[in-house]
Amino acid sequence: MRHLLANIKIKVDENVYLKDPESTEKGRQIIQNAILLIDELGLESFTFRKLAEKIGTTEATIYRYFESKHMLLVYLISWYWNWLEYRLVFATTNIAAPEHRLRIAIGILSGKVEDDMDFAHISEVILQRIVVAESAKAYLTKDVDADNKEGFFLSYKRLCRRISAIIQEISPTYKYPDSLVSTVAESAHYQLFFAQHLPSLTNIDNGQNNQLQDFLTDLVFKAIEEK
Amino acid sequence: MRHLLANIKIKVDENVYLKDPESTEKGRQIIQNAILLIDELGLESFTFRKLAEKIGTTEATIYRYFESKHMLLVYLISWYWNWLEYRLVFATTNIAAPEHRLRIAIGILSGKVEDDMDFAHISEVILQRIVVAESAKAYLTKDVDADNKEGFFLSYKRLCRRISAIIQEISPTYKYPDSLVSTVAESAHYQLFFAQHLPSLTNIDNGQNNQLQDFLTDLVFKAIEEK
DNA sequence: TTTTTAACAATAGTAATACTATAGTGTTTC
DNA sequence: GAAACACTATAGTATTACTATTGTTAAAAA
Repeated sequence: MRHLLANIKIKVDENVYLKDPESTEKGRQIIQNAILLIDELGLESFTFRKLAEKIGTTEATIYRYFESKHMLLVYLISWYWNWLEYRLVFATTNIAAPEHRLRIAIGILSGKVEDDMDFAHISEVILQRIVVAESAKAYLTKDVDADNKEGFFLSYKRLCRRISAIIQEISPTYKYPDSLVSTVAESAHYQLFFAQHLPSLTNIDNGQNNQLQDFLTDLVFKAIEEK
Repeated sequence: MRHLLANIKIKVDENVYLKDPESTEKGRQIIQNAILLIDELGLESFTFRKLAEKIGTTEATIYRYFESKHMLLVYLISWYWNWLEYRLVFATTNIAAPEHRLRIAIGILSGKVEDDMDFAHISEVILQRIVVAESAKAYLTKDVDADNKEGFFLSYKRLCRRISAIIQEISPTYKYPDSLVSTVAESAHYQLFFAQHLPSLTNIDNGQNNQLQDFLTDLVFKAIEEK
């Protein structure tokens, strides 16, 4: 599978960046080290200056790629959702049963990362940690509406729509397919976060990867079951 | 009910503040106007300087009550969860059927605010908007573990434990009562947020208050139903 | 009543932050 | 050979979160 992915590039919507970081070596350095540094410091303490220092350049260079720290975060998150969507499409083609496809989708949302599915300069495991801890900050802003109009959240919406469609295939009468999908997607994040940091809020045991998937799968299939 | 509440004070854990804002007029002014200002500007643009200006004082005064902006947010959120817990206990005493109590709990988590249940200087409706939009930022930090050790999240955990206990009463074999409760609590927040700002991610129609409650109630009861 | 204490106001200051501006270097492109 | 471009280097701005100090007032303790 690796050689197949060598020819694949996860594309992020054009108006998220000023200059495509995938198009140059410096750009890829920025992405790669931004992921490492945000994971290490947290979004609040992460600055363009520190990132510039780390890759031996100056803030000005990074600002040529991304308008702001916020947009860099939006970029990383969009990349992540596009990556999940790619994996979902790949894993569900030629599978007839929508129940089976839904199971796969929930597995992907639960954060199962197969290590052979990696891209050169992006550490997917670390990126996932960032998405868990920081993605909510991308939309919990006074600028949501403006950002939404600019299309910054299209990747997320596209993935959710796709999974919602599977649910509607299984259970056309279920009234809340979109809410269910976004609930599962978000739940997956903070259940992982709670398992690590606030364990009394969850029954998911850190490390036992399948518990989260089990919890969410159970939740979804019971919710949409037709009587 | 109002005159009953006149004698009730929602108490926030002592180590969340430096000086109890409920103990002085200035303190109550700080809380009241902080709620208004955070709602208006969003947490990022909200500053102690602006708040001080609004209530005709200086930053120094506010810093005597709260160590930092972060702690003020923690205070507001703790107050909110304590308020929900109070309402939950009040609304479920003397109700025998755990199913009925659980229904009430989900209603409260869904954000049903009865207007007659208000405290003098705290606008619960606005506070709820703040909790929806900003509460995740209180724990999505590099300091979670330290903050958690200090007991900053006890209110939230206490409320969740209480509801989790009801679930266990109904369905002692269900494996994920804590995860289910925190999922519902968090889901309630961003489903409301999505309904307002990213409507394609939800089927909840803004304004139709019962939809959210319906969605969550359906989700929970189906999940814990024993076969 | 005097003394002490506390709450607050007023002012100033610090290091860091997010970002902008500008000038210059080296490499590629027409 | 000139223009365009990517990047570096340096400097600067307004604002931020927060600290420190000093002075005023008003109430509590002696």
